[in-house]
Amino acid sequence: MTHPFQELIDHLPANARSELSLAKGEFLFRQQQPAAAIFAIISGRIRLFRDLPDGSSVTLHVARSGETFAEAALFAENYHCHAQAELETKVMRLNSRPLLEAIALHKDLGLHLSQILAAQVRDMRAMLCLRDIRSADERLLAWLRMKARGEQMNVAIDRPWAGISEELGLTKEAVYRSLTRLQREGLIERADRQGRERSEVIRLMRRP
Amino acid sequence: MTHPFQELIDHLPANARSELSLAKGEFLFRQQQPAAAIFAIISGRIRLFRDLPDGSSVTLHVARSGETFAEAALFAENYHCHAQAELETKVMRLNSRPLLEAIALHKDLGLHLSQILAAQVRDMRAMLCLRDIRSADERLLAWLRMKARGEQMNVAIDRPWAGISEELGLTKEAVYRSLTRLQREGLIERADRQGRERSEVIRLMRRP
DNA sequence: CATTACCTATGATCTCGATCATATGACTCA
DNA sequence: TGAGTCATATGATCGAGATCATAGGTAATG
Repeated sequence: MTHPFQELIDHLPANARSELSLAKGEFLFRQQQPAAAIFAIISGRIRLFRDLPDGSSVTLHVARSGETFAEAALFAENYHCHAQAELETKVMRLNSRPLLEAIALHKDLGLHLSQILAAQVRDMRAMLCLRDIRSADERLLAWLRMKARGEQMNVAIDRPWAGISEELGLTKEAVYRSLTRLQREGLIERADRQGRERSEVIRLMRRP
Repeated sequence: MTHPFQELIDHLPANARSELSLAKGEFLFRQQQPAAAIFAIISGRIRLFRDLPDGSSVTLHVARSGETFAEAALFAENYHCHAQAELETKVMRLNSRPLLEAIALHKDLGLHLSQILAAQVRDMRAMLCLRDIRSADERLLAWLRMKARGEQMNVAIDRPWAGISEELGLTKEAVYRSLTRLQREGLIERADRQGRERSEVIRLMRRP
């Protein structure tokens, strides 16, 4: 599944979706425009931000590859923020009209949409909770524990640490240092799967 | 509206909901138990956390007055975490069975649930975005801008700063200091509505 | 009215993570 | 083969925010 809507899309008429390409700096939609669709990012990056009456603006979200955004636009008359590509970006567009019609017709779809959103809420609450942990070591450890799968408590790292650091709200340097500290204290073990796949496996050590 | 489900509840049969009281330390549900309901907090505080195979545990969320939680339980066989009261707590319980039945019957409800969840996703993304701002001054300012209503860019503060600091991921001391700095720099004005209502109004000053 | 509790506010100190700099290995590609 | 890029480190320094301490103001309580 490349993005959360994948399964939903399979149950939609073909006219409900389309693919768009945006140049760097191009706007996907603008604040106040009539809301007509929701989106998922195929590649690239889109910044959502709002202009305020005093002339300033606030960033509301930066959506990256695989993420969805503007879901709330399904229920609004107008977009409440701008969406601007920070890079050359490809997005999947799901038109509100046919989407709502499909949901009205086939009630499972409505529940499925709720399910997708509920999962996002759950995951984001967990990320917010992580950010409440001040210590870099503790925060990284908690993140690893959340990601760990199976009795062995292994975590496969399949992307650069720089991206993970951002997700954690830390710099990459802080994360590298935490990794070496956690390893030195015997809380994790690092296995360089450096062959072929360039992915690393972290094993969490039993010690509460 | 005291909590996000309020409107939803009005459209549900009476048997779908009930109110529970929990003593401090009491568990509302436990990991692995069959998932049978979702919840909204009336008063108090509930911590959601997961036990891991290695004997450790991670906190996934701390739900407070007015918040909902365990929405994903609607779509799961079992609860994936524990829910324990950190204080004496009252919760509203919405049973999954009648809720799902009501949604199947009356499709607007399914959309309404999606709407509630989409709004939460939107708000939480904004909070996560805030946390990416390192400077206390900038973070507080961005928060105020998000909260500001009307051309006047006023923000009514109707609860102690300690709670707001937590939401911002700062200590109350850091927030107090930021407030005085922002005021000294002319970026905000503070009006002590100290009569009766004990609420304060922050006005954001025009200056990008 | 005295006591307590809580919110607001500010000072002093210190720690940890941000920042800047540098190095090394792996991979790409011209 | 060498230049360029990127991910992975690690060292040095600095500052912002955490932490601890203290104090005044207001509201609630008996």
